[in-house]
Amino acid sequence: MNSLVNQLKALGEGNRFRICMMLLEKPLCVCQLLSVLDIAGGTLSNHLKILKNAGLIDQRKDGKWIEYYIAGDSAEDFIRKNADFLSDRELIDRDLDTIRCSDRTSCTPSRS
Amino acid sequence: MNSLVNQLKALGEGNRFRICMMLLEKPLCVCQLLSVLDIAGGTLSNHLKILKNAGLIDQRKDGKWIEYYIAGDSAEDFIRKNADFLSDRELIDRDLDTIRCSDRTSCTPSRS
DNA sequence: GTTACATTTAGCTAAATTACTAAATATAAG
DNA sequence: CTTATATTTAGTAATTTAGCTAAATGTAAC
Repeated sequence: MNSLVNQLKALGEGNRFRICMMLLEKPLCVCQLLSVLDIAGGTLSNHLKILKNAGLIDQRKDGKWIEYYIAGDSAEDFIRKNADFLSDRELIDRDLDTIRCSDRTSCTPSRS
Repeated sequence: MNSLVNQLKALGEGNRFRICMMLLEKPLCVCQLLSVLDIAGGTLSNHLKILKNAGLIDQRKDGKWIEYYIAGDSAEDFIRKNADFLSDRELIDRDLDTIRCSDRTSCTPSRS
Protein backbone atom coordinates (compact mmCIF):
# COMPACT_ATOMS: atom_id res chain seq x y z
CA MET A 1 0.00 0.00 0.00
CA ASN A 2 2.70 2.39 0.98
CA SER A 3 4.39 2.29 -2.37
CA LEU A 4 1.16 2.97 -4.22
CA VAL A 5 0.28 5.88 -1.98
CA ASN A 6 3.80 7.19 -2.53
CA GLN A 7 3.36 7.00 -6.26
CA LEU A 8 0.07 8.83 -6.04
CA LYS A 9 1.64 11.47 -3.85
CA ALA A 10 4.57 11.82 -6.22
CA LEU A 11 2.26 12.26 -9.19
CA GLY A 12 -0.08 14.52 -7.23
CA GLU A 13 2.03 17.64 -7.56
CA GLY A 14 1.77 19.92 -10.56
CA ASN A 15 5.41 20.09 -11.62
CA ARG A 16 6.04 16.42 -11.04
CA PHE A 17 2.95 15.53 -13.02
CA ARG A 18 4.19 17.67 -15.90
CA ILE A 19 7.59 16.01 -15.75
CA CYS A 20 5.98 12.58 -16.03
CA MET A 21 3.80 13.66 -18.93
CA MET A 22 6.85 14.88 -20.80
CA LEU A 23 8.88 11.78 -20.05
CA LEU A 24 5.99 9.68 -21.26
CA GLU A 25 6.66 11.27 -24.65
CA LYS A 26 10.40 10.67 -24.61
CA PRO A 27 13.41 10.59 -22.29
CA LEU A 28 14.76 14.04 -21.47
CA CYS A 29 17.78 15.46 -19.72
CA VAL A 30 17.57 17.79 -16.74
CA CYS A 31 18.31 20.89 -18.75
CA GLN A 32 15.51 20.12 -21.18
CA LEU A 33 13.03 19.73 -18.35
CA LEU A 34 14.43 22.91 -16.88
CA SER A 35 13.73 24.77 -20.11
CA VAL A 36 10.03 24.05 -19.69
CA LEU A 37 9.43 24.30 -15.96
CA ASP A 38 9.66 27.60 -14.21
CA ILE A 39 11.63 26.40 -11.22
CA ALA A 40 15.27 26.46 -10.13
CA GLY A 41 17.66 23.62 -10.90
CA GLY A 42 17.90 22.53 -7.29
CA THR A 43 14.14 22.35 -7.01
CA LEU A 44 13.86 20.28 -10.16
CA SER A 45 16.55 17.94 -8.94
CA ASN A 46 14.57 17.40 -5.78
CA HIS A 47 11.38 16.62 -7.69
CA LEU A 48 13.27 14.12 -9.81
CA LYS A 49 14.54 12.45 -6.69
CA ILE A 50 11.01 12.14 -5.31
CA LEU A 51 9.76 10.60 -8.55
CA LYS A 52 12.70 8.25 -8.61
CA ASN A 53 12.18 7.16 -5.01
CA ALA A 54 8.57 6.44 -5.86
CA GLY A 55 9.82 4.17 -8.62
CA LEU A 56 8.20 6.16 -11.38
CA ILE A 57 11.30 7.33 -13.21
CA ASP A 58 14.93 6.39 -13.52
CA GLN A 59 18.07 7.99 -14.89
CA ARG A 60 21.00 7.05 -17.08
CA LYS A 61 24.07 8.83 -18.25
CA ASP A 62 24.11 10.19 -21.75
CA GLY A 63 27.54 11.73 -22.29
CA LYS A 64 27.59 15.07 -20.57
CA TRP A 65 23.95 14.77 -19.64
CA ILE A 66 21.76 12.75 -17.35
CA GLU A 67 18.72 11.44 -19.10
CA TYR A 68 15.56 10.69 -17.17
CA TYR A 69 12.95 8.23 -18.36
CA ILE A 70 9.85 6.41 -17.13
CA ALA A 71 11.11 3.60 -14.92
CA GLY A 72 9.49 0.58 -16.54
CA ASP A 73 6.34 -0.98 -17.84
CA SER A 74 4.43 -0.91 -14.60
CA ALA A 75 5.39 2.71 -13.90
CA GLU A 76 4.42 3.63 -17.45
CA ASP A 77 1.15 1.82 -17.00
CA PHE A 78 0.44 3.61 -13.77
CA ILE A 79 1.19 7.04 -15.20
CA ARG A 80 -0.62 6.42 -18.45
CA LYS A 81 -3.76 5.21 -16.76
CA ASN A 82 -3.85 8.36 -14.69
CA ALA A 83 -3.03 10.52 -17.68
CA ASP A 84 -6.15 9.09 -19.27
CA PHE A 85 -8.21 11.08 -16.84
CA LEU A 86 -6.63 14.28 -18.05
CA SER A 87 -9.14 16.53 -19.72
CA ASP A 88 -6.98 19.32 -21.03
CA ARG A 89 -4.30 17.63 -22.99
CA GLU A 90 -3.52 21.07 -24.38
CA LEU A 91 -1.34 22.08 -21.47
CA ILE A 92 0.83 19.03 -21.88
CA ASP A 93 1.29 19.68 -25.57
CA ARG A 94 2.32 23.21 -24.81
CA ASP A 95 4.98 21.86 -22.47
CA LEU A 96 6.29 19.51 -25.11
CA ASP A 97 6.56 22.38 -27.57
CA THR A 98 8.56 24.38 -25.07
CA ILE A 99 11.40 21.90 -24.65
CA ARG A 100 14.57 23.72 -25.60
CA CYS A 101 18.10 22.66 -26.47
CA SER A 102 16.95 19.36 -27.83
CA ASP A 103 20.18 19.40 -29.83
CA ARG A 104 21.93 19.84 -26.51
CA THR A 105 24.32 22.52 -27.63
CA SER A 106 23.85 24.95 -24.78
CA CYS A 107 22.16 23.73 -21.67
CA THR A 108 23.17 26.36 -19.17
CA PRO A 109 21.16 25.76 -16.05
CA SER A 110 21.60 29.35 -14.89
CA ARG A 111 18.35 31.04 -13.99
CA SER A 112 19.02 34.68 -13.13
CA MET B 1 -5.06 19.34 -15.29
CA ASN B 2 -5.56 20.95 -11.93
CA SER B 3 -8.50 18.79 -11.05
CA LEU B 4 -6.67 15.59 -11.91
CA VAL B 5 -3.62 16.58 -9.92
CA ASN B 6 -5.94 17.44 -7.05
CA GLN B 7 -7.51 14.03 -7.20
CA LEU B 8 -4.11 12.38 -7.21
CA LYS B 9 -3.03 14.50 -4.27
CA ALA B 10 -6.24 13.68 -2.42
CA LEU B 11 -5.73 9.97 -2.96
CA GLY B 12 -2.01 10.22 -2.23
CA GLU B 13 -2.35 10.31 1.53
CA GLY B 14 -2.57 7.14 3.57
CA ASN B 15 -5.73 7.79 5.55
CA ARG B 16 -7.61 9.27 2.60
CA PHE B 17 -6.62 6.32 0.46
CA ARG B 18 -7.96 3.96 3.09
CA ILE B 19 -11.20 5.93 3.28
CA CYS B 20 -11.68 5.62 -0.46
CA MET B 21 -10.95 1.91 -0.44
CA MET B 22 -13.58 1.40 2.22
CA LEU B 23 -16.15 3.55 0.48
CA LEU B 24 -15.52 1.59 -2.68
CA GLU B 25 -16.93 -1.34 -0.79
CA LYS B 26 -19.99 0.45 0.53
CA PRO B 27 -21.17 3.86 1.80
CA LEU B 28 -20.23 4.51 5.40
CA CYS B 29 -21.00 7.13 8.02
CA VAL B 30 -18.35 9.18 9.77
CA CYS B 31 -18.46 7.15 12.96
CA GLN B 32 -17.89 3.93 11.06
CA LEU B 33 -14.85 5.36 9.33
CA LEU B 34 -13.74 6.66 12.70
CA SER B 35 -13.92 3.16 14.16
CA VAL B 36 -11.27 2.04 11.71
CA LEU B 37 -8.91 4.97 11.42
CA ASP B 38 -6.72 5.97 14.30
CA ILE B 39 -7.31 9.70 14.04
CA ALA B 40 -9.49 12.25 15.80
CA GLY B 41 -12.94 13.18 14.54
CA GLY B 42 -11.90 16.67 13.52
CA THR B 43 -9.04 15.28 11.50
CA LEU B 44 -11.29 12.80 9.75
CA SER B 45 -13.77 15.52 8.96
CA ASN B 46 -11.00 17.48 7.30
CA HIS B 47 -9.89 14.52 5.20
CA LEU B 48 -13.46 14.01 4.07
CA LYS B 49 -13.65 17.63 3.04
CA ILE B 50 -10.48 17.31 0.98
CA LEU B 51 -11.80 14.20 -0.78
CA LYS B 52 -15.10 15.92 -1.39
CA ASN B 53 -13.45 19.04 -2.80
CA ALA B 54 -11.47 16.83 -5.16
CA GLY B 55 -14.78 15.43 -6.37
CA LEU B 56 -14.01 11.90 -5.25
CA ILE B 57 -16.68 11.47 -2.61
CA ASP B 58 -19.97 13.02 -1.64
CA GLN B 59 -22.26 12.91 1.38
CA ARG B 60 -25.94 12.49 2.12
CA LYS B 61 -27.98 12.47 5.25
CA ASP B 62 -29.11 9.17 6.65
CA GLY B 63 -31.21 9.94 9.71
CA LYS B 64 -28.89 10.80 12.52
CA TRP B 65 -25.84 10.04 10.43
CA ILE B 66 -24.03 11.48 7.48
CA GLU B 67 -23.21 8.86 4.96
CA TYR B 68 -20.26 9.29 2.63
CA TYR B 69 -19.99 7.56 -0.72
CA ILE B 70 -17.90 7.59 -3.88
CA ALA B 71 -19.04 10.61 -5.87
CA GLY B 72 -19.99 9.04 -9.17
CA ASP B 73 -18.96 6.79 -12.01
CA SER B 74 -15.92 8.76 -13.07
CA ALA B 75 -14.67 9.12 -9.49
CA GLU B 76 -15.23 5.41 -8.95
CA ASP B 77 -13.38 4.66 -12.14
CA PHE B 78 -10.48 6.82 -11.12
CA ILE B 79 -10.20 5.26 -7.67
CA ARG B 80 -10.70 1.72 -8.90
CA LYS B 81 -8.04 2.03 -11.59
CA ASN B 82 -5.56 3.16 -9.00
CA ALA B 83 -6.68 0.51 -6.54
CA ASP B 84 -5.75 -2.00 -9.22
CA PHE B 85 -2.12 -1.17 -8.62
CA LEU B 86 -2.45 -2.14 -5.00
CA SER B 87 -0.35 -5.16 -4.20
CA ASP B 88 -1.32 -5.86 -0.64
CA ARG B 89 -5.04 -6.05 -0.68
CA GLU B 90 -4.75 -7.56 2.77
CA LEU B 91 -4.49 -4.23 4.54
CA ILE B 92 -7.70 -3.03 2.99
CA ASP B 93 -9.53 -6.19 3.96
CA ARG B 94 -8.36 -5.74 7.50
CA ASP B 95 -9.84 -2.24 7.48
CA LEU B 96 -13.13 -3.51 6.22
CA ASP B 97 -13.23 -6.10 8.98
CA THR B 98 -12.63 -3.42 11.54
CA ILE B 99 -15.66 -1.30 10.75
CA ARG B 100 -17.68 -1.08 13.94
CA CYS B 101 -21.24 -0.11 14.80
CA SER B 102 -22.52 -1.17 11.42
CA ASP B 103 -25.88 -1.48 13.12
CA ARG B 104 -25.40 2.09 14.19
CA THR B 105 -26.51 1.62 17.74
CA SER B 106 -23.67 3.38 19.48
CA CYS B 107 -21.46 5.63 17.45
CA THR B 108 -19.82 7.71 20.12
CA PRO B 109 -17.16 9.78 18.45
CA SER B 110 -15.32 10.32 21.73
CA ARG B 111 -11.67 9.35 21.53
CA SER B 112 -10.09 9.73 24.98
C1' DG C 1 45.08 19.97 -15.00
C1' DT C 2 42.10 23.86 -15.96
C1' DT C 3 37.93 25.57 -17.63
C1' DA C 4 33.18 25.18 -18.72
C1' DC C 5 29.00 23.19 -18.31
C1' DA C 6 25.44 19.85 -16.04
C1' DT C 7 23.58 18.15 -12.08
C1' DT C 8 23.13 17.33 -7.16
C1' DT C 9 23.46 18.51 -2.36
C1' DA C 10 22.92 21.56 1.59
C1' DG C 11 20.99 24.97 4.16
C1' DC C 12 17.35 28.06 4.52
C1' DT C 13 12.42 30.11 4.46
C1' DA C 14 7.60 30.39 3.66
C1' DA C 15 3.55 28.05 2.89
C1' DA C 16 0.82 24.02 3.15
C1' DT C 17 -0.59 19.99 5.57
C1' DT C 18 -1.78 16.90 9.25
C1' DA C 19 -2.86 16.40 13.60
C1' DC C 20 -4.83 17.60 18.10
C1' DT C 21 -8.50 19.60 21.45
C1' DA C 22 -12.34 22.21 22.46
C1' DA C 23 -16.29 24.63 21.09
C1' DA C 24 -20.18 24.94 18.00
C1' DT C 25 -23.91 23.08 15.37
C1' DA C 26 -27.38 19.69 14.04
C1' DT C 27 -30.49 16.10 14.70
C1' DA C 28 -33.22 12.57 17.22
C1' DA C 29 -35.30 10.91 21.09
C1' DG C 30 -37.32 11.34 25.42
C1' DC D 1 -37.34 21.81 25.72
C1' DT D 2 -33.59 18.98 27.28
C1' DT D 3 -30.39 15.51 26.68
C1' DA D 4 -27.56 12.53 24.05
C1' DT D 5 -25.24 11.57 20.00
C1' DA D 6 -23.06 12.80 15.39
C1' DT D 7 -20.52 15.84 12.82
C1' DT D 8 -18.19 20.14 11.68
C1' DT D 9 -15.62 24.27 12.69
C1' DA D 10 -11.98 26.89 14.90
C1' DG D 11 -7.70 27.58 16.81
C1' DT D 12 -3.14 25.89 17.43
C1' DA D 13 1.16 23.10 17.26
C1' DA D 14 4.19 20.05 14.74
C1' DT D 15 5.64 18.29 10.46
C1' DT D 16 6.28 18.25 5.69
C1' DT D 17 6.88 20.30 1.40
C1' DA D 18 8.22 23.37 -2.40
C1' DG D 19 10.80 26.80 -3.37
C1' DC D 20 15.16 29.53 -3.38
C1' DT D 21 20.46 30.37 -3.51
C1' DA D 22 24.99 28.96 -3.07
C1' DA D 23 28.29 25.49 -2.73
C1' DA D 24 29.83 20.97 -4.16
C1' DT D 25 30.46 17.32 -7.38
C1' DG D 26 30.97 15.16 -11.92
C1' DT D 27 32.18 15.07 -16.59
C1' DA D 28 34.03 16.73 -21.08
C1' DA D 29 36.83 19.38 -23.72
C1' DC D 30 40.69 21.98 -24.28
